[in-house]
Amino acid sequence: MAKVTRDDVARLAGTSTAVVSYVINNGPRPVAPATRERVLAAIKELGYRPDRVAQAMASRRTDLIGLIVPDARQPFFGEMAHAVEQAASERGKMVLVGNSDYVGEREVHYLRAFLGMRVSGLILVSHALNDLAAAEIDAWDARVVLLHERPEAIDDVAVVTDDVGGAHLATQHLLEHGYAYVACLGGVAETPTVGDPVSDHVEGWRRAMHEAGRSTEGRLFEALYNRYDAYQVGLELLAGPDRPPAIFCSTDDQAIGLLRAARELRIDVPGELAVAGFDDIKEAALTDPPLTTIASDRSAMARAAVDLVLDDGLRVAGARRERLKLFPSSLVVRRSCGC
Amino acid sequence: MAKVTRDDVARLAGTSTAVVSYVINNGPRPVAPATRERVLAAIKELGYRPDRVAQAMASRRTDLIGLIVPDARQPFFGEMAHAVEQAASERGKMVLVGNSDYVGEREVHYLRAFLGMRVSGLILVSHALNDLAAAEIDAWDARVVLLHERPEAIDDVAVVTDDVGGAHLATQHLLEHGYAYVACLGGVAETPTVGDPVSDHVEGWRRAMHEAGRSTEGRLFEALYNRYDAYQVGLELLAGPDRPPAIFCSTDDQAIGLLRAARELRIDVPGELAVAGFDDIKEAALTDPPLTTIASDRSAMARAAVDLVLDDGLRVAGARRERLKLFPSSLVVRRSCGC
DNA sequence: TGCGCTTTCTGCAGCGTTGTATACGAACCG
DNA sequence: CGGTTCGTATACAACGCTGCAGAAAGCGCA
Repeated sequence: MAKVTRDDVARLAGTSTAVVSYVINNGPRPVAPATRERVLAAIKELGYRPDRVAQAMASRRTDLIGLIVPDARQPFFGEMAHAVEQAASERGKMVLVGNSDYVGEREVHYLRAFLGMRVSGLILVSHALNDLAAAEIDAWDARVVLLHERPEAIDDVAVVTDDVGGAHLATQHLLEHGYAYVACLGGVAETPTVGDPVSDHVEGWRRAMHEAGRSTEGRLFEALYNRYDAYQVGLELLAGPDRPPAIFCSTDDQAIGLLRAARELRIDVPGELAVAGFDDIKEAALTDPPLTTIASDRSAMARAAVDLVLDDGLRVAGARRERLKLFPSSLVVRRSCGC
Repeated sequence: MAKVTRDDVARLAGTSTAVVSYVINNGPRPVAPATRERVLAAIKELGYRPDRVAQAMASRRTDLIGLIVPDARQPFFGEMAHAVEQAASERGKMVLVGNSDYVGEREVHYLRAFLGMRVSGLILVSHALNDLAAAEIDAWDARVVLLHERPEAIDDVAVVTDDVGGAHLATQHLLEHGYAYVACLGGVAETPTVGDPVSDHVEGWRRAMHEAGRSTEGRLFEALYNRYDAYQVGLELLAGPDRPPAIFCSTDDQAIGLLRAARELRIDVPGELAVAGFDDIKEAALTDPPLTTIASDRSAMARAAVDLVLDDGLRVAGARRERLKLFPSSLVVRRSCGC
């Protein structure tokens, strides 16, 4: 089973190798219909498949996109990764996936590995991108798009949702039910980030509270962005003496953990406690009670990220059409809010 | 920012290009310590990074592993994918991920794409691998390992769990609680497979039932392998006149959907209904009640799959050490069974 | 028929590595 | 002091493809 190369095809079709390439790639030069037919026939007969590695070598570009996420096992990132893969596939690209597991070194490791592989673009979902990673990106002069999160260490093209607006929306909605106040389960990064960037979620919540004349003092709690930690935090938080009447969580995953804690403590949701989440992951529709949350068009975002990284990720200063693509957040009312 | 190539390094180090390669790869030929030092220094000074594509081109192998799963958003597959990536990373490989979304064509599409990319191995999680896919694999003479599922269309190296044994174990455990019988929520493939391969889960359940002198007649139900469909099926199944006293589900994800349905119908688990799942996904510990299930060592399996595909996946007839690697299933007792 | 154009095809120089065949010293031996 | 042997380093031909420069062929028109 000797490998079939382009030369074999050219020979069989009675033409030159270049023409075979032109047929495969539709150009850069035109090929006469008759010739094209002969080449196509030869390709079929020999079962020829172009070697992508050689193509990449010669054309200096690959059909690869690198995607780095913290942990695709978390529903939100998993859905995001799925959407990115889908979008990439539509553009004929393959996706190299790397889970950083919230470890900075792993992030840099994958960054390096993917760039070495000459990916044609890199999509990063990370809130803790460090300087080392940024330096690596610069060194390779790579096309990078930040998705969902926008770390401070790096200045690049980003596709994000309007988190502040979304949090504001959710908090406001909760407030409209007449609860005395709304607490917030903010997120704490798995690995401490430099500085203390108040997350946009917290910011939006704070804003809505202040607008309604409520104090936020002592009403902000923290958990990792996943259900397991939120469950633990929830157990303490809800068992305490002055349990909040309503809680806005930074992620649905946290909300799910909180709901679980509430059930364990026999606290009725939404009867005794209202909850709202953020992200509208698929599971949010199947929690008990179904979760009121904030949605955004995930697949549109993924598509935007892929498009940006492929068409517009050039690092030439100022040459980009948009440096920031903001997607709107919308409220999805279910039952956990008390509606 | 011109690209730094090996030639630049060689020039700076005052040596030939081959020597640089030998240093990078710990050569096939030895390099004198002094020379190695100079080369290393030059590499550092220039910030040289070997081009993986060119390496692949010349060495005829890549550091890529292709992984095809039905849908990584489902917890089980997500955890599997994560484990594979982890294992691959330990071996210095990167992972190309493709979600088939249970569509045969997408599976073949990724198969083709990954093989064209000259992945050094392919790990497949699929129960519906068709002949087209098998032909594609043959055409490329690829190294393939089947993980978790073992479709009939293809004869290759596989890493699987003892599903029959696990299902038997779970059913038996349920039976020991004294329930009159145990129903089974079997899985139905998203896309109909040829023939009707009774899943191993069902087989194990059936065996345990028969051993205990129980009939399985009319006690087998079916749902897709995910929580959403199992929830729907569960609503009907549990609302019916003769509700089973205990149910063994083919996957934890199904069990979660079933639990959700039970709660909606105000059926107490495990008081009025015992449930056991299969897979021991992370979430199983956080359901209400925590799920009794069947576990196996996922990361060991992933590692085995990676090792097999890299070291042992040659398609030379009979040249393999093992064609089937079976991992044991163990019972994880939590509360949903009534213990 | 000859000229300028256009359209289509060909030859070939890369792309950045690997690894083989070979050259080069220096050390060792008789 | 020539010959052999080792340990290292070098030159260079692949690897399979792309895409440029330019040749060849076809075409319309004077």
